[in-house]
Amino acid sequence: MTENGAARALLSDQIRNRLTDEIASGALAPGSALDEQQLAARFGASRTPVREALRQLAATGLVEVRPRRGVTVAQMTPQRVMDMFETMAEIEAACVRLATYRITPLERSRLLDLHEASKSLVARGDVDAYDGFNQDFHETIYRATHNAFMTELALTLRARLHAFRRTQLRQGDRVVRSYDEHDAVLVAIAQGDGDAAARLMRAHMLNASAAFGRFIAGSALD
Amino acid sequence: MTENGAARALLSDQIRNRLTDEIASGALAPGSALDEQQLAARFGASRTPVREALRQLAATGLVEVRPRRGVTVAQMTPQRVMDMFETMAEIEAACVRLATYRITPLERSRLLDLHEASKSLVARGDVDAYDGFNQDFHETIYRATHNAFMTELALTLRARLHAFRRTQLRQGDRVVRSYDEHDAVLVAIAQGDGDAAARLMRAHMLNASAAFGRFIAGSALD
DNA sequence: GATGATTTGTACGTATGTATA
DNA sequence: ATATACATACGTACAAATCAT
Repeated sequence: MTENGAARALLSDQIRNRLTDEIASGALAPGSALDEQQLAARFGASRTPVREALRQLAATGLVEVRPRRGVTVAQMTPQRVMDMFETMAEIEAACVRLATYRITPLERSRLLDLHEASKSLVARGDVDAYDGFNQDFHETIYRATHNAFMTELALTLRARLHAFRRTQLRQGDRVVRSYDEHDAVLVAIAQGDGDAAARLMRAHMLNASAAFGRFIAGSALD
Repeated sequence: MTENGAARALLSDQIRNRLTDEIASGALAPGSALDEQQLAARFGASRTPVREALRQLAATGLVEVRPRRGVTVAQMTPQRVMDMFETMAEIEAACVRLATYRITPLERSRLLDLHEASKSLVARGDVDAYDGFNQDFHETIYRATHNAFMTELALTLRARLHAFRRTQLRQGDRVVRSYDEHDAVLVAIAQGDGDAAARLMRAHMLNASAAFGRFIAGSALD
């Protein structure tokens, strides 16, 4: 569940989504030029929807537009990615703190169910399935803030970091530790200790970030 | 200092900026339709740059695009504005916590200078000038996080809330209390107590939010 | 430093889809 | 329910600027 219920079918949106995926997956390398005509040809469309897609991507920071000099994929230096992870950690911490004070019994029940269900996936070592539950787990917490704006902000940022998180879960026993950290957060929520929940969540996210950092340390980036 | 040093002169950017101002100032009421042709005529341009400007605004959430049904100014319900203020408060809190641990002597010196300078403005009751220093004060803290992404996020959100903050500073003795709250935050920073600084900053921002809430309670909105 | 090629920025026409009578 | 009106979405053409020779 992203944002709008009704189905949309705009070419510019389709192109935007495909470009987002390609940038996030690294298929389009940072710094590489995005030629409007080439893209139009590749997507079998005209330049107009391509331009609109690029403008939308620029607004979310995925590409950089230099007037009359073309569009390039934004430079995602390791430093910048780490900055984004840290920011995400802070926002997650803020979310869980608010959620602790505002979560409804129904939402809490759903959160516990998700956590319980993910247990077996950890045992099985099913990283992909765990990633799905992990996504739901965090989104449920965002919504429990009962702050629609904060929820949207967290979802947007999480989407932007998605490509980098994928690699991270496969580092060592990260899945098992992730589960344990979720558990600790849930205990703090149950005790109504928002500050503790925030602290634990921040640590949880920074651990994920560190796992990513170890990954890029001896790898492609930088 | 916003973002790019080189001069830009794209029609779509000019139009976007003007529309942003008009929406923020309320000249364009929430929910009102934005007709491409009308806007094009008004700005003396064609529909193309207008469309691009609208797409950029949609990406930042200022307008809502419903495919083939036109563009409308996003509904800024009082609830949504309050949600944005709360989110801003959390981000400011996160910033000042990080800044406490990372601020350089030079940055700290600048922060103290700004605070000291604003003292006389408070005494004089010069709200507009104080607002300027206030802006610098907060921006200096953002930058002291030494997290470029978080700094951009905070600046963007602050810009979006700017229109609503203006009214807030004129409520009662808000300026005096704002100064005192800044003072408390600085003491916490000086003591290296990031958590306390965050708590105080959150309270500071929520006070501003509450001032706004009192304003709209018996007023135009809602 | 000037000139040509390429690419972006802008304008406008047409068709499709939505809303209204 | 059908048709009409209207605004948007997309395509294409032209203008202007950048960069390569």
